[in-house]
Amino acid sequence: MADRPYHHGDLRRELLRQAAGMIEEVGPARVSLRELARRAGVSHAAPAHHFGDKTGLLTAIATEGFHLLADQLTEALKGTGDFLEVGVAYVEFAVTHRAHFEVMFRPDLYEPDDADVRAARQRSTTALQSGISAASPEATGPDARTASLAAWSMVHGFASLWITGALPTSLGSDAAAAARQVAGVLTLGPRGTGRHSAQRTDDERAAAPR
Amino acid sequence: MADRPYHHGDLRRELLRQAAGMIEEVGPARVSLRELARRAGVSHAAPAHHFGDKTGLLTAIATEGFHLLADQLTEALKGTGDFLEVGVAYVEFAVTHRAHFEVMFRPDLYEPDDADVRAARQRSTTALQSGISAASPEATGPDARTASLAAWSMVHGFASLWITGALPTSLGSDAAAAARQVAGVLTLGPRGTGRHSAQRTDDERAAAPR
DNA sequence: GGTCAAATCTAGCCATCGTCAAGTTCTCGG
DNA sequence: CCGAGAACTTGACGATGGCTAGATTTGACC
Repeated sequence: MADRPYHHGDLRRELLRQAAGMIEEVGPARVSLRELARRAGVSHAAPAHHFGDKTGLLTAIATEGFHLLADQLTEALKGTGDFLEVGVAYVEFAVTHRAHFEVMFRPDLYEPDDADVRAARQRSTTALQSGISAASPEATGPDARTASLAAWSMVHGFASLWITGALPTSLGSDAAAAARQVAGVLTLGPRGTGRHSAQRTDDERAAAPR
Repeated sequence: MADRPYHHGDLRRELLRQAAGMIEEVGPARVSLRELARRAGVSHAAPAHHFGDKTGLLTAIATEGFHLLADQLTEALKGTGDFLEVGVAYVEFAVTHRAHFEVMFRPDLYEPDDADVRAARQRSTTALQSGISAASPEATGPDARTASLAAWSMVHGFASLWITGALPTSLGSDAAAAARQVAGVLTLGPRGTGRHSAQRTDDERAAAPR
């Protein structure tokens, strides 16, 4: 078993990588530190050294996830300034980082009051909210808050349903395109800046980037 | 241990009840047949007799959940004919039957191709869809489908976020009222029949039934 | 070149769980 | 009233997993 050098170099990162893959396969609850160690090719006690216990591992994953989400959202906002694209980025994140996404919104599995995870979560919520307020700058106060929650609910719901496979297969396999189409139904603000309903249903998906 | 009679009467129903409570406490993945038996006051092998294994138990819960959801949706549709209330009913179901809801949308935990659960799921999806098409009867074809998915995504997302405690506490504790407010942002169809945005934010919540 | 702390391993304890096999008690149709 | 089968129990086995303790290696720094 001395193929690998004693010091892995960056075992922590490798463990997080393997854990993500494992979660995608068997779900966040069925991860075991021993199996994780097996996959990483280290002893069964090594993970505990880095994360303490299973809760610690999932807390680390959630933290990483919130940071990744925040990055992706702010980048989408910078690029287009359009809320729609921020929503699409949300869905895209959920699909490409399914493991993280699943953990992030299951606070019973990790330590939601951990300082790091709190900060990371804060980052992503402000990113999302600024994306929404950019879409309807006129709206303020409770009106804006409600619109914000509606938009968040929609993209979050779409992402969840997509991941669990609950959506009809007729939507195709491109989650981002489908999300763009569905989220376009939502018109934000007194005069919606989002696109109206769906004149352009199928050609839009065909013309969608990627 | 001979307090209870040998035959429980309707142990299967009782086990489902206890399982729901257990899931609400520890999550669907951490349920154990033994602990379930303990709570029901029966021997540790009794649950296996009824459900075979854990997958069987969760399949039964999912089936029950889809039936309950279908009932609740059709009743809401009958009562008001308004889509908004169907959406609110969706959220209300998720909150009052959190355990069922959590299982239903985690198909990796049960047997999603089971005949019973398929039929039950079919019931609830048609109920939801007929509620949405009732809101915008003019829309047909892909337009209607997109609107339907948007509405579903929104109420599903709101319910999920509410359940996981991700939503701001300022929303209060009445999920149905909050859902009614948020879902009102979504205007369906070419001329939305849903209420517009949120003029009435706080007074609506105060005046909301229940 | 020696020392020290962090990183990793080996070994083992204990709890829990799923499942099987075989026994016991109830119910109900004939 | 009786026999068959369903409903439940008891007991035990093997697997898995979390966690701890103590040894061992390694890189870094003086």
